Amino acid sequence: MRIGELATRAGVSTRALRYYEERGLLESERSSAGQRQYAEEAVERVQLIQQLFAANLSSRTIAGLMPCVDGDLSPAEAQARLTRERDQIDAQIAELTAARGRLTAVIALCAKEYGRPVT
Amino acid sequence: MRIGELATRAGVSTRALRYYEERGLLESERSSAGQRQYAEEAVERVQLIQQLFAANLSSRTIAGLMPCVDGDLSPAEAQARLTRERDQIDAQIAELTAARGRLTAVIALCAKEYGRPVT
DNA sequence: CTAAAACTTGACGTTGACGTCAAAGGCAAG
DNA sequence: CTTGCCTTTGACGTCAACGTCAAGTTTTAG
Repeated sequence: MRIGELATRAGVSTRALRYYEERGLLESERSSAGQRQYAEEAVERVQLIQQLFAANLSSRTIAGLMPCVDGDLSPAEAQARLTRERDQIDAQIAELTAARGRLTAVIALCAKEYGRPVT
Repeated sequence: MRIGELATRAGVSTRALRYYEERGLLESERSSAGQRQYAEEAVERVQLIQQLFAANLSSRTIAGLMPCVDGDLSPAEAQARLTRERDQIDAQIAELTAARGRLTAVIALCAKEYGRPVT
């Protein structure tokens, strides 16, 4: 399929797809006229990329993880990279949880001033 | 105190403090010569701002929350804003947790190919 | 009083993940 | 063959949270 179809099927812009290619996250064949050609699996791959972006990973980080997905890496190395990244995510979750706690504290304060409990 | 002291005491750059003021997160009195003057409480306030930034909140969002902290808002409205923001954080935590799950799945896959269990 | 340190505003630089033209070529339909 | 939509590369625009000069003023130390 060509870039437009992949874009709509994966729910992203064509600009994003070209950007992913530029950053080494996504490859494509080229037709004789130079147009990008994608296989079916590309849809899934783009969705995975999207989810990783949604999880706050940078394109650089994702680029470092793709060889794991593709199996172009010794399993040991792949595991190491993935685990490092998972630890990063754990750290972020911890930070967010802490922030949530601070917010909750402020909410409780408001409730106190207002003279009734919060849900 | 002046901006330099506040900066070192709160652990941020003077540039950051001026930026916070520009964005409405932090106020200051001015000396006759135009230099910024801060009260003691500013230290705490800057630290709170820092923590909110650390929790991935934007300056815009934080600006929307400051009236709650300052009590310049009806407690009901304050509570509403804070709760909305807390829900946002919950959503982000959920996304990160999902991403963590996907990564863990990939890790398991690597382990399987490699023929031995993961920690 | 003078030099150094701190402060002022203004403005351009940075990084990331694209958005948004622009100019030009490609491709299926009538 | 000619619309008209799709695609190509190139390049500038954007937004956030500051960093980093620059040039001039103020405060402080000696």
